[in-house]
Amino acid sequence: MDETTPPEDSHSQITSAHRELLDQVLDKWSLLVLDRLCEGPRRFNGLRRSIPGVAQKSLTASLRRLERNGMVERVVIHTRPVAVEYRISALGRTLQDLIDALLLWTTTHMTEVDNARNRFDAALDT
Amino acid sequence: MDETTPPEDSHSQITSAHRELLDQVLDKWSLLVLDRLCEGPRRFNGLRRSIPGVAQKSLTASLRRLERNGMVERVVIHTRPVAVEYRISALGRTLQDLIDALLLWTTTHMTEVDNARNRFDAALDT
DNA sequence: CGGGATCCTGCACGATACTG
DNA sequence: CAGTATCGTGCAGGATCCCG
Repeated sequence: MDETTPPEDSHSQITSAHRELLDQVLDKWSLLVLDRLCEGPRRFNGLRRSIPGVAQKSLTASLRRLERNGMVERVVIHTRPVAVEYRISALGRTLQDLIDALLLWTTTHMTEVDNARNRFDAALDT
Repeated sequence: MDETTPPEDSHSQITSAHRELLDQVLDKWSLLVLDRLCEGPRRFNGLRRSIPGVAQKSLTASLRRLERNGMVERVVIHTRPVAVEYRISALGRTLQDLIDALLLWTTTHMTEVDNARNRFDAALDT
């Protein structure tokens, strides 16, 4: 068993389909959208304002994709003008802990990463 | 407290820097690379073969970025021809559980997501 | 208010060829 | 073996305008 044929333990087969799914859920904005929606239902522009830097088009795309994947629900409220509420679904909730853990990880290890970056960049001048 | 000024609980401020960090670590290939390296040290081409579909250029870029962020270590072994071994760092290990959980989540909820997708797509024909 | 339609640009990523 | 260099392309994602 050389190193070109690695041991295939439980989840080593995870590649195409699983990666594609993660791409849909953990893409540039989706993770932040889900995080916001975990706090409670939000409407489009409120959501938009709570995520600085997101373009309207990108947010729309992100929401559509999350809706398609069953992570969020889109509720249209027929007032004038129309209101649309987005809320996280049960399936979406199953990701909440992971998202929290992920975001927590960034805050916890941000400085270590910064140090590593500085070391790496400094080593290039050698 | 209207919905335009959301409650800012503990991690609501996570945006630019944190999102950028997650982008570097959870990008298209990095997550899979880290997953493979958690199983043990790997060499370039072995790693490549264990991740179907990755282009050599992309793998190089991914490894460089992970190295810069202190997630993996690059060890050059001066033989003929050269061998280069990649191994996960201590900092990288702190992500292992999250990665496992993430990959596990995809396997667990893949069918639910598929159902949601079918429902969504079917609703478009209405 | 909540988007859809367009235009535009960068860069992420793949393919191919070459090197110490 | 482990890359670097170069080229080509799609498409993600921003900016802008418009509509029910």
